[in-house]
Amino acid sequence: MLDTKILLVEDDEVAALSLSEFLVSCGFEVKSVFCATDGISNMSNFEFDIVLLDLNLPDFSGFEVLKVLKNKHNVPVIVISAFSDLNSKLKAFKFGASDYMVKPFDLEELEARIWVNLSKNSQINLKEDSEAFKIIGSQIYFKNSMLDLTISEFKILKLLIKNKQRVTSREELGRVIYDKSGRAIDNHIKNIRKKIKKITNRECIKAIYGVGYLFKEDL
Amino acid sequence: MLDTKILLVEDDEVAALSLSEFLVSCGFEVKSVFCATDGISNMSNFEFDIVLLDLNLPDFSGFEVLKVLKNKHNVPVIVISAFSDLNSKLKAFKFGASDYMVKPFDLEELEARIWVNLSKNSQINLKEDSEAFKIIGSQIYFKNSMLDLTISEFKILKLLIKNKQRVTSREELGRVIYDKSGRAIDNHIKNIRKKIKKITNRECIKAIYGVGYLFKEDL
DNA sequence: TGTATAATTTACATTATATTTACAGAGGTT
DNA sequence: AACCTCTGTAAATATAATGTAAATTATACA
Repeated sequence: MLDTKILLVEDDEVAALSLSEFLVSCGFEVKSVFCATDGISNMSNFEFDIVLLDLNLPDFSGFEVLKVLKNKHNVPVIVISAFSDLNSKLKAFKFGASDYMVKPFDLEELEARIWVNLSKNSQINLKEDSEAFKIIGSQIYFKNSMLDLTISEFKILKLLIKNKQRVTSREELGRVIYDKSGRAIDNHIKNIRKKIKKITNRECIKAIYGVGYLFKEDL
Repeated sequence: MLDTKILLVEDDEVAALSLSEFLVSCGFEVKSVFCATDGISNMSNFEFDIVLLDLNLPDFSGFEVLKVLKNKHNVPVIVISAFSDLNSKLKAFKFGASDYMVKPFDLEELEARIWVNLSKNSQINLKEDSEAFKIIGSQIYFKNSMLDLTISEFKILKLLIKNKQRVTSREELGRVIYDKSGRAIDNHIKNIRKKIKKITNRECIKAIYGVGYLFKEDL
């Protein structure tokens, strides 16, 4: 199964650690950062499925992070804050928070809300997860055969597989590599296809004209 | 703007009235019912965008309502309950609640959460629109088979599905694409029909002479 | 009424244009 | 040398417009 990745932005390192441990025990993959800057920069490099965001951060306020996340990435954000006043809540929702929990809270309630917010974003699991394609470390295998991808190719294919129930736009793919022209993707797709074809004798990546690319196992 | 319709299921008539008044003042259209049975039967007759559900109801528990709503209608449900214990919350989420608020709460927070849950739902058009046809991202699926529509075709079919209870005029359809002659629709309809037929072996789009087109799943 | 005919609307094929994608090669970086 | 991005170009695809056939509705008239 593809892991659900959570970005935890929380400046209190003790709280962050215990939270993180709990989330890992739930089977999530967790990345912890302790300031707004790291929170934002991590979002651009990695793909997270959900963000847990404290409002009280040392460099910028959580609202600033919220603004960036919602504008650029549109990832669901659960605000976790000690502020229980109405204004903080309203402001958070206004800036695009998906949920708001007042500290202290029950960890199990957090887990429940994480699942709710995850499923809202990708409720439809049309197909079961890939059996044949497996992501192991920084490589992707097809039935025990390594595809032998480069780093950029890996990042692209990984994202395509993760989003396989929907079309992934060129821009989205471009974001995981350094692509100013917006056309570096062209060649990577070509090369990934070649490598997939060599191993599997399939296409697997379909171009959706004007939209992006779609990963389909049987193709 | 299209009216947002809220179904309020709350047995305390005094509380229901004040809540209802507040929601109306927010610009929502509110239907109040006071028991589980009425809550369920109202959902089958009318289309609501969101449900506010009290757990403590005279005939059945709110969980029963939740079960039915989520199975049959998949409408977002915000549980509003005096129960503040963890178990009630977990149970509600397990049964598919979208959110949970403990009474008493700030009305403005409720309004914010209503908006959040509305927008989450609109991102993904689920069963509301169609049983078999699902709109996912920029594609439309029929029972897990992608129709493989172009962007224009997608826009047109999406509108037809959205308006499936009524006839959509040619002009209206033309508005979602760039159509000066008023006849570009002709070809798109033809092509969409071909693609639908290929996958479903049905027609699904009926021409209403002199009026427009009507989407019907069984045709 | 019933039927033939005219008018309108819809279906379909074709064409020209515009946009997007595939691919190959150049040049830069590590 | 391996990898990556950029650029130019060819191939593929999408789309609106147009012409014409088929279908539907309206009208005329017995």
